Amino acid sequence: MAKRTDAPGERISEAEHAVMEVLWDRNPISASDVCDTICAQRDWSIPTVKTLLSRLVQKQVVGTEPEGRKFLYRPLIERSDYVGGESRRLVDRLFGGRAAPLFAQLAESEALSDEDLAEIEALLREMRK
Amino acid sequence: MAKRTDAPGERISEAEHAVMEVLWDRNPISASDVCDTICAQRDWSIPTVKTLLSRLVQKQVVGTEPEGRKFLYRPLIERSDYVGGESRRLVDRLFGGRAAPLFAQLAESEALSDEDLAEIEALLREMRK
DNA sequence: GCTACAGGTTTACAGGCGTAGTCGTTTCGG
DNA sequence: CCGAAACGACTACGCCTGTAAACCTGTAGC
Repeated sequence: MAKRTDAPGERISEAEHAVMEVLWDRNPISASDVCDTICAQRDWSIPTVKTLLSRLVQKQVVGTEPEGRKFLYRPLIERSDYVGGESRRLVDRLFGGRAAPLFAQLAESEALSDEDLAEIEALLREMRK
Repeated sequence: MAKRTDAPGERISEAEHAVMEVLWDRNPISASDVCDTICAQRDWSIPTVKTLLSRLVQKQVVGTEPEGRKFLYRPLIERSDYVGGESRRLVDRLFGGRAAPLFAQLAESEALSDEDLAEIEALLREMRK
């Protein structure tokens, strides 16, 4: 059955991810503050944010702590873990788990700026040491 | 509003993508041949494959051509376009459109094999020229 | 003290997705 | 020539997702 390690467990949807980004940027934070940050950009209403927050809480990737009579929300997973997991998923799904083809793909579609190239080169030198 | 070239248009789901991989590997191909290739691995039944194929046809990413009494299916989009698009989506969504952080992330999570590193280095040298 | 508001919880609902059964027709083996 | 197998089309259905309204409760201001 390939049980999850149970740490993350649940998948985070795209809308939920947008909320996570706000939490990673600033936390703990109240639902209305989250809304102040994204409701305008995503054209959401407060109920939508509340729903997403509670789904994230259910999925155990966000925790709550009471502040006065309301809640403050705080992410329970690291952004780097999430980002790493998603990256790996993509690499596994599309490139057979190999990163080099991804790199080649990005290069080919001109998604690599000179700046990117320089940084990657630097990282490579770093790792080679 | 940065409209897509409009070629693909519709999103391809994960199950659909599995079917696409089969089509990219060999085409044109009949529904039952697709099933022969993946039904075992994904534990699917023929109806499932047929449904996915027709959804892909609806989404206009797969085309059909009659072969005798049945259909043969053939992808209408290039795998490299799909893969490139998905890669870019990830980079945009998680790394602000910059590839270097993705690379750093993969490096950090030890998702880069020595082989990957060597290939990437080679690609870099190639591009620098 | 009572009402309006803020905030959390519950319910809603349409559309997409995973997975598959049913139906009607054609065809092929016998 | 007939029944079974093969096919594509249509239907099904429960879960997830995006988006939000309704509801309940406590609190704070008047």
